[in-house]
Amino acid sequence: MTDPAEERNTAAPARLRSLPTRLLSLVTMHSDRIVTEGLAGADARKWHYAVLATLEEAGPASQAELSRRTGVYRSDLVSVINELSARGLVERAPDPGDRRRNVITLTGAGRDRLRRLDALLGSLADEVLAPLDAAERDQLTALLTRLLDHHGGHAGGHSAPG
Amino acid sequence: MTDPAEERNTAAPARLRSLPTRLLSLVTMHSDRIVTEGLAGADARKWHYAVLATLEEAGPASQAELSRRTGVYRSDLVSVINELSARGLVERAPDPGDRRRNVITLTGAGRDRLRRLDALLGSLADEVLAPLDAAERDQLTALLTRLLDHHGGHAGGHSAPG
DNA sequence: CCGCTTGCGTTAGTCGCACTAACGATGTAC
DNA sequence: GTACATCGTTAGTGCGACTAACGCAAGCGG
Repeated sequence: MTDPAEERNTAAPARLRSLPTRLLSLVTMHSDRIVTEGLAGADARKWHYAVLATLEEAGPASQAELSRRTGVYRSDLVSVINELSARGLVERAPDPGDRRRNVITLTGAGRDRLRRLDALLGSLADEVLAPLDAAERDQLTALLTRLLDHHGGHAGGHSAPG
Repeated sequence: MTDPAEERNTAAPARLRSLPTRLLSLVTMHSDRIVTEGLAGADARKWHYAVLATLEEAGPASQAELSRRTGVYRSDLVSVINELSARGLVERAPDPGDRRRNVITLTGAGRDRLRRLDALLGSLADEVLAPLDAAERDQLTALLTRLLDHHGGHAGGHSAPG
């Protein structure tokens, strides 16, 4: 049998239930699972969407630039681009102007896929936010955005890597 | 050098920035890091706190019951209890009434430690929620709680394990 | 009394993800 | 032209969620 999952948080102490950092973790765990499984059903992963969306909004870019814009590590981006180009959603070509770089370009198929992923992610977000009405969703988004801007502005959290 | 972290999300596309599920992930990543590092500085981990708090609020319990209440897997709980008992914060004793079970009891030192962790977690939460005022924090907590209750009620997400 | 099923604690191991380190090749600055 | 930074890539670490299976004890039906 699975373990604590069957009846999770049946009687979680009040202190745990009201800890905001824990709430964040728990809610995100559910949310991530829903999104990851939903995307997996469409043969995609979170980063696929991030890369495709970035490419559409900001145009072709090198992998390093995509890394900066999406937050995906340069090293992990390699396989993401591999997967995307294997599916014909992006094209990877050497940059004639700077031979260190690859230029990643969104293809027509990539644009189509992006449309579908947009719709899919929309419905997945609906599933996650089901109990909230539109105003509350906006509230939540606004609050999270402020938290992210506050922390996200200045580096990932370890300017001194060690 | 670290990678995309140095200047993260410098110009993340609007679509990504407004995706609630992504916001949750990103914010939680920062929050978790702050909490984990903060607790590590006090020779503790998230689960330590969860277990100690549960023990104080609900009294001595078997490991399986702690697992249900905290959401920590039975298997992972073993090492948590090991660590806590090695530090003298809990006691693990066989249950005379049911020899399959161990009874986990909070010690005086455990209670003390719990006090300090309460304070520490409070200040870490402050750090995470820094940009929000009290009303907004309550709002956020309320919204997250509703999301958690909605999804958390019915199992972890896989009632059919296989 | 015996077999079956269920719950318990424990061990070991998988999988995915954030993250680091290093390398070869290329571009840039002094 | 030598020193340094940047890019793509490979390999690997560490951790947290999760699964599988074990040996043991308890409860229940016959």
